[in-house]
Amino acid sequence: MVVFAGQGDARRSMALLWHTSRSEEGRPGPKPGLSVDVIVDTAIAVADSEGMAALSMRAVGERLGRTAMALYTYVPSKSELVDLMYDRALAELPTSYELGAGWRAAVTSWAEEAWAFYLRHPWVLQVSQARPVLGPNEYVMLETALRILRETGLTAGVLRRLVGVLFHFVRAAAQTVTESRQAPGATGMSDEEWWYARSALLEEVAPDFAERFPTLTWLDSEGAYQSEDESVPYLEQEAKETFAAGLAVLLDGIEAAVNRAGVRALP
Amino acid sequence: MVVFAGQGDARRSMALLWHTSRSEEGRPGPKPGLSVDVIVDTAIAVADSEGMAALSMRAVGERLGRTAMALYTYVPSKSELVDLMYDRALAELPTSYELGAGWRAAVTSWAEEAWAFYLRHPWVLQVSQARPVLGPNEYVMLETALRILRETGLTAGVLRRLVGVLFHFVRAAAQTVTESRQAPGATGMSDEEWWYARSALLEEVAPDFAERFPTLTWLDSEGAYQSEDESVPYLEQEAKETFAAGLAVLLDGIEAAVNRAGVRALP
DNA sequence: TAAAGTTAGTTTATGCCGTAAGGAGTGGCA
DNA sequence: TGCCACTCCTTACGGCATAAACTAACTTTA
Repeated sequence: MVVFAGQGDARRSMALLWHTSRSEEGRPGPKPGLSVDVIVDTAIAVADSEGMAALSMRAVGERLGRTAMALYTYVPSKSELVDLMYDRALAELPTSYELGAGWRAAVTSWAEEAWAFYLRHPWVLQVSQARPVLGPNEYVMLETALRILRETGLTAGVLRRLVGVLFHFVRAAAQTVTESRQAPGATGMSDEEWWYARSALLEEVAPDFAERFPTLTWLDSEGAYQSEDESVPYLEQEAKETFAAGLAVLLDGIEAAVNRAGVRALP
Repeated sequence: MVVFAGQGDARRSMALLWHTSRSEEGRPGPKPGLSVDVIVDTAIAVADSEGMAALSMRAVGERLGRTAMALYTYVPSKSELVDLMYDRALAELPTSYELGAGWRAAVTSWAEEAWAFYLRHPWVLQVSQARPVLGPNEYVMLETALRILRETGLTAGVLRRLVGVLFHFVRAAAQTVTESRQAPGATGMSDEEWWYARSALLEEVAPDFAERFPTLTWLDSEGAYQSEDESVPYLEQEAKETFAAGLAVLLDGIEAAVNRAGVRALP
């Protein structure tokens, strides 16, 4: 059940995100033993190590030697906490890139950095995307990407779309890795074992596979599904290559747009 | 908590997905009042109308006049049920496209069809992607896309990646719409109202926005965030344009690859 | 025809979850 | 000193997936 903050709560959550809380000095009552910061950090630690599914108020409280309810003094609800985690995590992304080697190289670095970030914090991908969080670091990320892309000289309208596409692409590509990671891991099977067991079952259950899926069968026969590097888990390798190839295609597309614009701008 | 089926269960779930269950004729015990099919259909109906968050075994059972536990006779677990829902829903996608007008037109139709499908069944986007489900209709979808892309004449290795990129792209683009849809809706606010309230708060909380985010501010001043069609909710319009623009960029990139390959193939 | 065995569906219970409500103790300020 | 804002706790509620044990329906075997 997704719960959205009401009007009055919106002000509070923005204040939390942008760290513009009141002075907090000389207030009555016991000194706070916790803080929003340590709670957010602890929650991130839980999500990093146990996964988003294991992130509960109880779990976070426990790591801090408190009950779940103690957290509600600092954070209005779990979904607010997740928003705070999201924005805090984004802070670790680089905020500037070398533009000397051209926008293409810079976009590539940016995308790879974002990709690595998502693999480090898989739970970030499970934070709902629309309903933008509007935290400072989300804006920083956007600003960083835009600064690079502006080098293409494309118009503002086009740039706006390109940023969206790039974000989508990196997120989606990373998502397939992080999800595939936990799947075989849970049963103690390697990717290869899992895949082998499944394809055996596939033959059992669909003996007419080749006739039903001729193009897929052709692709397979061409060796397209053979991994080159056996040392890396199959699915992860697969996803990484899809990421690199896809990024190249996207950049080619952007380049085409740049060239068109450039031609039009000539005498 | 994501739970993955063990070895023995894998066979059962594949049998359920591919409809290769035993004859079921003349068995002892009371006649089954339900079936896997009606359960899956009902679950899809629940997810379509109430959203994935409201999909519980109780909710499905209730619609069928049964308890939650009754479903466990037909379906091993909730996650299996979700897999079945996913594969069944995919069945409504078209399975062939006119190739006469070239691959570019066909890919565009395919992507738009997939896009519309995701908007019809937003919950599909919340089904975990990696750990491929390996249901028949997932293969059909893959086969369909590959058949179109094969027209480009690109090699099998390249095609494999392109399919992945396209799937990623469409999914991610659709995801932002479906998520943005429910966000303001829950509080009875329109997109515009929500956005207006939030940007007022933004100024309050970050008065130095223009200095901190110059490129974003530039983009905004260029009018890039002005929606052309006021009749459609802002965020949705936004996402749709990003989708169309992104697809065009992707296709341009593919075209570039095709041209390169074609040039190389000349005498 | 009666007993045995299998199956559909129920009830009950366990252990999670987010969080509402209310109470106990803390410590700055009047 | 007393007030009161404040932190943190205990308790409780209603939800979830699903394990376990049971009842009742039905087919097969003796």
